[in-house]
Amino acid sequence: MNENIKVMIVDDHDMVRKGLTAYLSTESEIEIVGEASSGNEAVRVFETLKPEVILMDLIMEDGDGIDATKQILSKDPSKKIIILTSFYDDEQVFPALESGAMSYLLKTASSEEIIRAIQKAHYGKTVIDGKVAQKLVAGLHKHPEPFDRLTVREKEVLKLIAEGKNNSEIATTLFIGIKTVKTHVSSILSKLEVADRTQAAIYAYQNHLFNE
Amino acid sequence: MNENIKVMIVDDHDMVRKGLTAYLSTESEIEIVGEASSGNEAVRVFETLKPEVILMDLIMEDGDGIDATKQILSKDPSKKIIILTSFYDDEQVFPALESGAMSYLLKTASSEEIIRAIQKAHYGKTVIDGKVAQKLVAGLHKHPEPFDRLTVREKEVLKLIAEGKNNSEIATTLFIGIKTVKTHVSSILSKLEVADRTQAAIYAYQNHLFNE
DNA sequence: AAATAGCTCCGACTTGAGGCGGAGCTAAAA
DNA sequence: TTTTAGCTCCGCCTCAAGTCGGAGCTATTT
Repeated sequence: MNENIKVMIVDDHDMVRKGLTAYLSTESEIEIVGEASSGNEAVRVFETLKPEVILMDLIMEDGDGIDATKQILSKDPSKKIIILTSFYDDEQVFPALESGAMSYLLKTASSEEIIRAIQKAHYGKTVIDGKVAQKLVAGLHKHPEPFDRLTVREKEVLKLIAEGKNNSEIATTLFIGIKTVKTHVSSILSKLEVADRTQAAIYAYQNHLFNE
Repeated sequence: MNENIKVMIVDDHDMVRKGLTAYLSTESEIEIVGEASSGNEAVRVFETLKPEVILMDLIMEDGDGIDATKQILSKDPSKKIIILTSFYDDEQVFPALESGAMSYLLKTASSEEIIRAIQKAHYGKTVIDGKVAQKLVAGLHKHPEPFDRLTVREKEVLKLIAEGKNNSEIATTLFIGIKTVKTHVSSILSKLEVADRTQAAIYAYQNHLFNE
């Protein structure tokens, strides 16, 4: 494989694209065929630019990187997409890799690391940043979420508890009786292994169950 | 003022520093005298590099930008520090400007915007990104934090409520009587204008009162 | 000296929260 | 067909939660 590797950069920070270009221009094997400043723009232009490898940021104003990755791969599964982002939350890493991305790097990476990741991606090999990998295995070791043991109805009730509603308000919201609400609440408390509705609400917030 | 403006770049992303350097090298008036990859490093080296303007990222592994800004300005208040970050949360903007930073830009800014901000900073003029400014005025319009009306003791009690403790647990934790706890709780509820301890705990989480 | 604010505590009272046990209904699984 | 799981509802019970009004103490302010 002596040809150039065609690379496309997707990032909403102009200076990051500039910096990456400076990084990669030192490597004769790599050719930057284009840039995009948002996920949606990337989806629009990648078929024209025909890159083999795509460096993709995650958080962007107009169409995030995960969405863009899914859409691009659904149109052309042969594309190798490398996530290149600033963060390594569980919330970010899992969906990103599920979306079909080949590698996951952090923006603190050196130019050598990025170049190597591009080369490996070209051959179909995955590169995961060390810190991200740690989070990944930590995430797998995590307790089999007691939240998932809740029924649909119980999750609805928990959501309303986390909004600060009392039992009668929940009852009128869900068009059911107060007694039924109490049944659900009791079930929720025992499944989450908490003592009262306040601790249930706290549980919901600490586990970011209902956004924020 | 025909001399060069001496600029220092503080960012933990190598590629961002590269990109910024590429940005600013087009402008003959600006001279980059050094870089730092963390807040603590910036504090250590700025006296040697003698920059006039410092471009400062906020979130960094080893010493965040707000801390670094405070420390640098306490040693030399004449430095002009421009915050250059990806986000514009209320939680970020206020402490950043309180720390004494002169300007607040987003990383989506163009090279012209950054160059202009550096020039203005040099003359002591502030530049705030439009989106950030919006958040700012929205923040000022916000209710004059009812949380601040709580007494020290009440804040302690609220913290324990947000940890899921009941009244008797709070009593033993603070070495006071249950009746006293109830008094504090009632006072907290009326000051925060919420109905019960669950809503108080939710209030604490939504306003990020006790980290996370 | 007097007023104010904060922390402490008390008794009495009302009510919502939650546990326990039981039950009917429906839909899916064994 | 029988069993199981989920949603619904009931009564009874206990107790924590929260309100109201009152009070003593200290430190600061006026």
